[in-house]
Amino acid sequence: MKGLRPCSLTDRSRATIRDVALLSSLSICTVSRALRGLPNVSEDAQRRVEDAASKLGYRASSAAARLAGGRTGSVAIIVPRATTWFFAQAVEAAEEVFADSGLDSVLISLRGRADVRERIFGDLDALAQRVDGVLLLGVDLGDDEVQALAASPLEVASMGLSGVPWDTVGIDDVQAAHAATSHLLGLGHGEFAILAADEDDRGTVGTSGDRLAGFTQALAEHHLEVHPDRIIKEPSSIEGGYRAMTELIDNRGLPEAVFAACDEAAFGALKALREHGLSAPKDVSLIAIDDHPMSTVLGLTTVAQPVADQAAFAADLLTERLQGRSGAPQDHRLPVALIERKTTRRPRRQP
Amino acid sequence: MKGLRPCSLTDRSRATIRDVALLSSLSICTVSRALRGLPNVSEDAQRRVEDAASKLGYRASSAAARLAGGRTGSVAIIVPRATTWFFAQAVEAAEEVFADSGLDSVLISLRGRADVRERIFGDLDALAQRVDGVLLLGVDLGDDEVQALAASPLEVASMGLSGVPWDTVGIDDVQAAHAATSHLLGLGHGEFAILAADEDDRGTVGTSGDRLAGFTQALAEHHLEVHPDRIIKEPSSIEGGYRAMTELIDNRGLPEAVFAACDEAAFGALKALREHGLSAPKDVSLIAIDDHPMSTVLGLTTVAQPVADQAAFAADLLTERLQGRSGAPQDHRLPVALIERKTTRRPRRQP
DNA sequence: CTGAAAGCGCTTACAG
DNA sequence: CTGAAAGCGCTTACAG
Repeated sequence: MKGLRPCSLTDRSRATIRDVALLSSLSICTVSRALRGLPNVSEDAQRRVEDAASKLGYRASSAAARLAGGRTGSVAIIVPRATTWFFAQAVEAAEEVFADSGLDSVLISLRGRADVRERIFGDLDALAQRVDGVLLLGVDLGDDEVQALAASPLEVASMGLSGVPWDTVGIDDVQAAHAATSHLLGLGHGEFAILAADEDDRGTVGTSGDRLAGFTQALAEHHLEVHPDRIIKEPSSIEGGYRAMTELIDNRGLPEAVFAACDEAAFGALKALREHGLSAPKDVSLIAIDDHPMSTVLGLTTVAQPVADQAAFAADLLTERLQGRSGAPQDHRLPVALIERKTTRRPRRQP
Repeated sequence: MKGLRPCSLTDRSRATIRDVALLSSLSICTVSRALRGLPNVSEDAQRRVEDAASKLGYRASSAAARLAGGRTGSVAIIVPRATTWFFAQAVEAAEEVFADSGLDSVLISLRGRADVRERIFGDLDALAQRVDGVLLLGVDLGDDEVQALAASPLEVASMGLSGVPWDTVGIDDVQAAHAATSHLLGLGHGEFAILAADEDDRGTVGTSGDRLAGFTQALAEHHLEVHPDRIIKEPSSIEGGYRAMTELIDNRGLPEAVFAACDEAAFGALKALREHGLSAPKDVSLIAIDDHPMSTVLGLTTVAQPVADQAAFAADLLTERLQGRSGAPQDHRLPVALIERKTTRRPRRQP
């Protein structure tokens, strides 16, 4: 074995750009340019640099690169919470896009903690020092925060936001809610309730207003209205949906049809129904938005939205911006699709 | 307004350590020491430095700090997948611990992609350049990978691994499976099947062997055995559980009781039962491990494990190591608890 | 197309 | 307890 051990096994430290320069008989500067694919490098030099680099197993020090060049090679993925199905899908899809572009994904969950939110948005310079860009996933922003972000050196992209001065991807929430409600109307229902998201919960998905609007609008087209008592605002969770449906059953009266703003709320609603000896669609038609994997298990009728696609698309747009793409901010809306399963049907009073 | 605008609004660049040194009339070196809470700084100097730093809104450049000091202030959270309930819980819990310690969390999902796995574990030096430590969440490692990690400059901690040379936290999977199976046995069942995790899926939770062992062991204590046909290996997912239960019903015969290695597999199993006009506990007793939030909706009897606690604990241990704690690696097992709901009951043949 | 020089903002020994 | 100096490993103008 003597003498055969490659030096890389005994070297405590990694090869530096200096080693590559030495081995390729070129200057550090040329090596740097070649390695980053910059122009003004002869084919010969390019080849020698690449050979030397791979021979030495050279990898640039990101710390040095970011100090000298100001780029960090990382992006922040910011979510209101990382624990829900929706955000878990979105986060992984985004992370995959970034990883394939060689970017590290720094995950930041706001967790509904005001101090965390303040720590992040209150010192964007500190953030900008650690990442080149920010991908906002379902984070609802105040005007001040939008301003601050736009003014910062950070590139920004978002999912589920509109009217922002950066690239954003989402679905048309008004239309999705309209489609869900229209399905209920088409079935012949005339009496409705909506399990809407709790809007006070700043830092959560900013879609509740649009979904409520789509719902109201669809009803209006049929000259119908919701009684304010039938608009129940609770967090978008199993627990929230459970409480909302319980409130409906116990106090406000169960309507013919219920539109839940998200699948998880519908799951909670289903649980509440069952505990009262009721079920969908027998006693009430129930529809939601998302298409969570459990929806197929429970037979929930829902409007499917492409969560991973939205996040991946937004991540792509951010990656391109980081690579220098310029131009006006884009706002993409991905299509949704109604999936009819077993929690909706015609009301009993119909023939 | 003239003259009132604080300079921080017009300054393009942030204050550096030099500015703090100048303002406090101390050397850069002393400032650096004071800011990091190192010894050998007089009270007076400490105070002057802190005043100057806060007056200037100074924040150290992490890039410079990592280049000069070798520490990155980041940790990697590595998971087999980020999309499942289990990992979403674990990731957020860990991220919270790290964030509260001022550490950035770089999320790395292996996604079952061999190239990603190779990119990460095949070049630990590159990883070590970007993070100080690694938290492995449910990542099953080969011996070679354990060796490489242990030999790297990275601090390591894990959740759901045992026999590793670093701090690890988990549950006793053998015991959890034993408890689940014993519950079935106590009910009077004598004929079993197990929906086990697919072990070929390297890079996934490495608990399938232990859970199968706990199952087999509990049966053995009652002088029972499982027929090999009744050990069905599928991925730990709704889909996997669905396929496994379908296979049981269609081809291998439905036993009296089924133990699913995780709740999500049980959900899929429940769906398969329903599609065949069957249900639990009427036609089969079904139990699992996890206590997923949907389990309460579906009434699934299960052995609850504290997912977030395990991850947070492991993250704490890693944080302490990064802060210099030494000592032998710890291996903690958190307790589990059987939650009896509605998918298990005595077999029909009993009185 | 290529290179010498300065500098990014810290930390680390080493003197004092 | 404090400071001057060197250096971490790159990138960025600026000459050639």
